[in-house]
Amino acid sequence: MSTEALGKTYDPHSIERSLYEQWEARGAFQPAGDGSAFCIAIPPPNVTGSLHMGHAFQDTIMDALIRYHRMTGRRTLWQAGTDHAGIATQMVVERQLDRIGKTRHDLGRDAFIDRVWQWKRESGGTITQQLRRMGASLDWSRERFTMDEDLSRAVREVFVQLYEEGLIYRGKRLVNWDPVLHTALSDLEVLSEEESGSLWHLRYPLEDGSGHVIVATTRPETMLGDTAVAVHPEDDRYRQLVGKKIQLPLTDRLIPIIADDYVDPEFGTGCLKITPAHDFNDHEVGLRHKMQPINILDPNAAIDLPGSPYHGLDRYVARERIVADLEALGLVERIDEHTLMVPRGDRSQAVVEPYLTDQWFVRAQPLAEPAIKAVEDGSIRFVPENWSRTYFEWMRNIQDWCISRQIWWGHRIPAWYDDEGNIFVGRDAGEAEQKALEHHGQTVSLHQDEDVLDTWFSSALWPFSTLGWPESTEDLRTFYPTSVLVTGFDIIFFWVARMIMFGLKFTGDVPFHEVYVHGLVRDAEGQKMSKSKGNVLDPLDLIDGIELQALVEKRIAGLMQPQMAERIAKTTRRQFPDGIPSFGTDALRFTFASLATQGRDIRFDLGRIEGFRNFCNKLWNAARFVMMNTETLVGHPLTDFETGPAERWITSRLHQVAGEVSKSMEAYRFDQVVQALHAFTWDEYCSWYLEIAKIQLSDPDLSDARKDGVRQTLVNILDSALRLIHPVMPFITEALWQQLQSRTTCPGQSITHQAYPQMDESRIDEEALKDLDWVRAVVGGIRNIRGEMSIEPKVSFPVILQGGNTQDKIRSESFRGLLIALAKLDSVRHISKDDEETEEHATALVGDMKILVPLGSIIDRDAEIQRLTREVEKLAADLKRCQSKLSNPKFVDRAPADVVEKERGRAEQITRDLEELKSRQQRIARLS
RNA sequence: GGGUGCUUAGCUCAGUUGGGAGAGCGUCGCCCUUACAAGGCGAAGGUCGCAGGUUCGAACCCUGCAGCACCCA
Repeated sequence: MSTEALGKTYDPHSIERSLYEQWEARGAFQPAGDGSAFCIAIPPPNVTGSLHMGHAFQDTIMDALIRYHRMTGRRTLWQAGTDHAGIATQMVVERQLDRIGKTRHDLGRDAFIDRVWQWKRESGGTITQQLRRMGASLDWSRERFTMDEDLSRAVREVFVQLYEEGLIYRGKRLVNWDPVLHTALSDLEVLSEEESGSLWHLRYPLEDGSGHVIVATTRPETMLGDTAVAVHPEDDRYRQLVGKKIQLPLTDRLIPIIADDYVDPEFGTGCLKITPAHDFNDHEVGLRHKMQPINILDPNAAIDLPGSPYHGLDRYVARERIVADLEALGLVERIDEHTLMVPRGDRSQAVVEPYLTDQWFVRAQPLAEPAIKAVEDGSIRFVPENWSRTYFEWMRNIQDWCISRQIWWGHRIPAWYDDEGNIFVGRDAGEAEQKALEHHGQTVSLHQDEDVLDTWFSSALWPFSTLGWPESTEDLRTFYPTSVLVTGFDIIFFWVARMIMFGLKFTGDVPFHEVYVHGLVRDAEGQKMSKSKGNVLDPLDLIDGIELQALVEKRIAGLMQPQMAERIAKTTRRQFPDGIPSFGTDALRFTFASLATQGRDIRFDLGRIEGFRNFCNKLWNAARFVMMNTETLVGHPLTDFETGPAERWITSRLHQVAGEVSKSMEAYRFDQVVQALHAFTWDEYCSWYLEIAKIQLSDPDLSDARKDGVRQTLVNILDSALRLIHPVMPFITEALWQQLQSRTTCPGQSITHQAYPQMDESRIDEEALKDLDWVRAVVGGIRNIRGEMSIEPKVSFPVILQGGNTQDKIRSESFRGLLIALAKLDSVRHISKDDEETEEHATALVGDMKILVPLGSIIDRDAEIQRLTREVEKLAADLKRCQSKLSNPKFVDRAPADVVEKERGRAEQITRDLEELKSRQQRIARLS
């Protein structure tokens, strides 16, 4: 590509894909060099998933860190991979089967699993392709999948070890049962939301016929499984009833009235029916009172009481029938409307039932103790620090983890049973058979547990299983513990805590040193993005753009509640009347980085991304300008060249900015990184240095050597800026860097492995910084007058600089050419403080020096008076604040001397400026 | 009920040990200036949620209140 190949407008599509292909083909993302290791394991996305805004945000942060550390010379690995998403994936394939009228049971376990693998081969790569579009520099050559054989081996190893240490057990427990998916769920997979329902007040007759008690319940059908009625021990209304029996309606059972302080006397009637088999709290009460739970449901959540008239009825049908029957018996006191928390499975959306089944559990508490300690003693640090509290809170109240799932897709539990129900756990069938042989003294037939493990079980091993554990591999020794985990707060419990527990247990070390917790991506109104609300944005649509019609169709397709379609279409048309334009990956990434402030949820605003797309265009065109003006350097860049103050200024600023950026990067303050780079590139390099360079290059009095210095400085600063920006905007910086390279002394084919610019104190020239600050202040003063007076840009005029110190005088001389060109002047001359001016002027102040712009014909006197009045008012207000402080003796006495001194200095300067401007104002007023 | 946050310009957000309130977008004015109109130059805009307290001094520290969000039960 030649310079001419750079189009006038930045076009992300023409560069992004091919650059990524180049990188991947060259192995640019594989660990290289002999620096210290830096490693991030990607939170493995579901293999069924597709990229959403949360991924895009998170991946931007990880990639920025990875690219930054790669450029600082570290041996960098971003471990790629996906997880098998047990329930979600199984549902996808079952839906496919459903379309041809089959169920997984028609196929049988092995054929079904083959079919899932086939699906994975064909469609499982969606998200990994999308990650490439984001520019994510993951090492795909080491891509892993949680169901890979070596990762599965790690899962079995962990299971066996935990079992042998008594940290995994099997038991009949009340679990969250999904009656649609027919599996147990962990607490975390159940989401409770408020829904409206009823509170039924039922009369339960006393056995002795002396009356009744009224119990309030939200689930009347569970009465069939009641084993007691409980009241609060201190509740005077019922105290005398404790110990009496109740004739449980619709059954032939007698149940006791018991006292338990779990009962809230304020709620309902203060009488609580106890159903230990179908309620977690009741279960606890049942245990305390040594009651036998009575299960009344089957796995479909239908009544399972052979012989009962309700047998076989679905729970909700049974509810209606039971309420009707109770009403017929006159046992329904009343029915209140009531809002209650309804637990639903996060995959099936079915109302989850507390259900007594045999499940496998991890005993969490012994594992949690060292995991808590690791965070307490700083071995693991949360960023922002606050999240450690959430972590501690959960870890200190941790419950045993139900790890078995009654599905087929996943790691099958490595436990085998003989006909007597003895359990033999082994790494494979052979090991289990051996154990069975030892136990029985003879070979017996065994069958493996039908269940599979929770997907999070294998995810908990991710940071070390992907690196080869349980083998002690080179990778494991090099990259473990990994450097940082980047994740959302929503999976601190699901994943982060469990990785820490298992990491410590099985590797003896933490899985990562730091945990960067980011917020949730919300829509412009601050709403959570969700398919059902129809407010999701697809990151790829922001990158590629999408027509309104296509966007509307996408949002209303496959809605759970089709009646929402019209409203969603309407809002979408209002919010995006022209669809979404294409912004490109770099602009999207820059936007995410700019919003990545400490632990806050972020609202995604199209205005932001548009602004950053414009920034890309700015950078693109600055590079075009530089290349057009530096053809002479192609092939022989200069290592040694003459510089002027402007060159030394921009170089100083570059080094200062490089220092800020590195500091912010290390502190995970991506918003500050972006802010510093945006301001430097646009406001300093483009707005000032490029303009100054133009002037210098066309100055017939400037030596060729100096002009070469200007050219090489243009190139070098751009080169450094591109490298500084690269971690956040990989594509545009690579494209431009490759174009620029022939003008630099940088070896290599790609920006990905160039050195990240480091601050070099010796390159910061304080004199040059002051010089250019002076130039910018003077030009600013003149431009302010020009703008405020509405003088057209093409009109030029002479300017007089008056007074000030020796420096002001010298600078007026040495920067005359720059001032004339930058402020579009006819001439500049400096006169001493006492020299009389010959005509009236508009005035601005720079320090103690006056800038005088002749009023002449170009300036309206009234306008100047108004302008000065505004300035004077502003200064007067400042002065008042200053003086009130200084006139307070307590301030002068007690504030630190330097603060007082600073305040005095300010007051003096403002006073001088104020007097000057006032007298100017009066002079002009007299004239008119 | 317990916990964690948030409230700063019209909008989205910064504000680093307490010491002159910032950015981007939007708005207004002037300009098609040979890198860029996805641009240039200039400007306006804030009782820092409310009320107390600590302090010479509070957006920042403390207390209370209001509103909003999330997590746990």
